[in-house]
Amino acid sequence: MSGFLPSATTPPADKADKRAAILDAALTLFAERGFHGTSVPDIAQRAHVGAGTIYRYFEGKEALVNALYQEHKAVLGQALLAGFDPNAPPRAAFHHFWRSAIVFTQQSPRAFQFLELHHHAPYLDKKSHDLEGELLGMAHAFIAAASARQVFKDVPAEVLMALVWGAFRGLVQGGCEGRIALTEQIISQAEECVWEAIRR
Amino acid sequence: MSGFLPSATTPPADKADKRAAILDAALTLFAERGFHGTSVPDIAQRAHVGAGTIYRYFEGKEALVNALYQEHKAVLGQALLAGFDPNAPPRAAFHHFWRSAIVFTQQSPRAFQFLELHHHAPYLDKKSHDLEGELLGMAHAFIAAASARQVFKDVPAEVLMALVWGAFRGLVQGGCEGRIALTEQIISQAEECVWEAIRR
Amino acid sequence: MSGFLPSATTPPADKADKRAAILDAALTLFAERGFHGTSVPDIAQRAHVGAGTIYRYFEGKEALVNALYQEHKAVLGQALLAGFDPNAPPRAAFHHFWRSAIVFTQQSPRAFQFLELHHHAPYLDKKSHDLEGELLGMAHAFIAAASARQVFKDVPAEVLMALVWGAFRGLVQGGCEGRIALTEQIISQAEECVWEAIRR
Amino acid sequence: MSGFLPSATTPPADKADKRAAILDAALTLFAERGFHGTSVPDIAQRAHVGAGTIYRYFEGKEALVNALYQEHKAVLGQALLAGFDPNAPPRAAFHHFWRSAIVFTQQSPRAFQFLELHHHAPYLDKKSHDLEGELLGMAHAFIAAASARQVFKDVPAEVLMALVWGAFRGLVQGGCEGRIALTEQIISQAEECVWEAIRR
DNA sequence: AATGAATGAGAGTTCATTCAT
DNA sequence: GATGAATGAACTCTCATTCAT
Repeated sequence: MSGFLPSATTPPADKADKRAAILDAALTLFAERGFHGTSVPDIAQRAHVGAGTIYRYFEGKEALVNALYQEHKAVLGQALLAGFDPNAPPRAAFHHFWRSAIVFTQQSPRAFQFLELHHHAPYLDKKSHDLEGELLGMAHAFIAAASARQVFKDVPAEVLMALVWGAFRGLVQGGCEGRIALTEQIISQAEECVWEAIRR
Repeated sequence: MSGFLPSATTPPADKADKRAAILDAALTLFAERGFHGTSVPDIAQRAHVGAGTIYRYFEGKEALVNALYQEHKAVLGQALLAGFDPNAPPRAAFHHFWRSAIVFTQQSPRAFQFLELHHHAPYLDKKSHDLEGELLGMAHAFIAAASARQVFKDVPAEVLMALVWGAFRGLVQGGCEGRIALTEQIISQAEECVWEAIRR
Repeated sequence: MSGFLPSATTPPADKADKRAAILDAALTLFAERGFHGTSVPDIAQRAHVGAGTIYRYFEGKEALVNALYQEHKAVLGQALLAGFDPNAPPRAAFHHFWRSAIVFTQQSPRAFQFLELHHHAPYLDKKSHDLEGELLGMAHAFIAAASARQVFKDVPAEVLMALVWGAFRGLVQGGCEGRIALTEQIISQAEECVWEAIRR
Repeated sequence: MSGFLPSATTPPADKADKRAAILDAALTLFAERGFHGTSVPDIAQRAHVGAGTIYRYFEGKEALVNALYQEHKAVLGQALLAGFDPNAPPRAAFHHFWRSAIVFTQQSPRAFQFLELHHHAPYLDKKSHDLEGELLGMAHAFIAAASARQVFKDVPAEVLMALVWGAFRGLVQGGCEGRIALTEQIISQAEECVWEAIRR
């Protein structure tokens, strides 16, 4: 019976597909042109759906950008946390962090650009902003713990975090813009540089 | 007596004032909301001029954002170059760079945010993009020269630049967002961190 | 039963209707007030559509005026050519031209006013200008052929054309403005007048 | 005394000059681009005066176009009337009219184009419209008188006027647009053509 | 008297959102 | 459920007019 009703089996996949297509198109366009530089019809066209369809899956343009932000921020959080061992030696923990972050940017370069471009945007809702703080909080806890063991320079954790993440961002954006070839060797060298920036 | 008459000096100042008011309002709004997130009437209102007045001073919104970009990029270039001695010891030269950059961000925090937000934007014209490359080129030349003397780690100059400028940006944005108190001590500590990242 | 359902035929008609309503409103307003004297919101209001709707059917105001020009110029050309026999006696051919032109102006008085008002306008594109030349060329060919048979006065074809079309225009505009009642008799009398102007 | 005060002698000339310069610039631009296609700053620039100066001489753009219309319509009326002898033989009177009209268009081609372009425009005031009627009335009176003597075809005077003036306009506009070379011979030939159109 | 900088209303146009199909 | 035509608010920009100089 169901064999003759494609609507019985495809809708779930279809529905998820459509939502995913919209999110994917929006991710690319928001990352490239920013929120205000991207129109909803542009997103619809790239996602191969009608403009009105977007409003079946998201309340509006702002809901869409928040959904993207929360989804990819969570993925980034997972990526950095997965396999992270707070009791590992600090250098090893740092290596793990560095590699995880690199893997994320290589698997989802658009997501990385998107997240970096949309920090503190006024159209992000509370949940998005809270997610931001969560990641920072975890990083802070790790550094504070390690600092207690006098692993890092005697510098506030926030400062170390800002320097590390800023340097990482600079490296990856240099890669995206083609100024830097992100070879294995360069990634390792950069890791060592940043480690020396923070280690005591 | 007449020497104190404001009317003697105001008329020329008036015109410059209006242009400056427009640029100032635009700088703030572009830095806060981005190019597409800022409307010309928004700028006019903040500058206390009529919307049409902006078009007496700038050909359009794009010309305005380019004027801002070129002006502040040039100021940043001057700030980094002024008093820079390529023959000074590398550590001293780095110190000079670090302090100059900090002074710029403290004197013109909005200009710094504006410049960082508008890299590679498609509405920037050739002159704006060229200015970009100029600064990078000078930094590259300095690093390459110092590398020859084996001052820095054996890492491509582009990578060092990306790490240093990224870390600097992270620090300053942490300051702007209130996560970091940019005290004299912290600025010095961060400088030392970044120096250790790159020095051999 | 269902054959009478308007919904079965309306949807396609609806779209054509909207385009036609826009063209019709624009024709009236352009003919009355000229291109620059007519605003897009004016057209939208008269066509009972939203202002933005016009841009779904035409690229812009210039595309709209060109579409009108080309459409009605073509209709005029068809009207003058349909049933025209270049081998008919010249007086009969002239009669056919005169009647065809009158029929056109009576069926589409606004189109006639519109076409006469927009000759050589700088916002008309190449295609519109080319259509112009086409009609003139055909008229020229006819007069030149008849002249060879010494039917017309020994006067350049361009001059005869200008006199005939000018007189025709004067008559029709007198009718439109209410100074002349365009009765059957007057149309015939005028035809005879103009014929005597050109015949040898 | 006055020799040292240029302001004592030039102002009247100056004032008249400025008004004339404004009218002249406006005539050209209105004739070329129409009323709505011409901006006041454009007129000011072409007249080499400040935009505000126009408002010292005319109440606004509409007053300016009406002043132009009335001035040149009056000149045209004078030109057609000067030396006109209602008791002259009709053919001679027609010749006089034809030549006078040609002289006017050759002395003030822009004025002719301007007048023809602005008939019945909604921004023309009552006085302008009345002037229009005046000229027509005089022409009508002449034709009616001649018709009584069975000089012209038995066709309403309005129709003859429309044909004659329309043909004349066609000829002159053909000349302006370069399609016709308005030589002495062609002007005479055209005159004869039009005469044959109306004479019994 | 003459200027042109300043203005805001309104132009052409885009776009987030709705809704009939 | 999906669509895209339709919409009007809001965008960038122009211009008739005013007014301080």
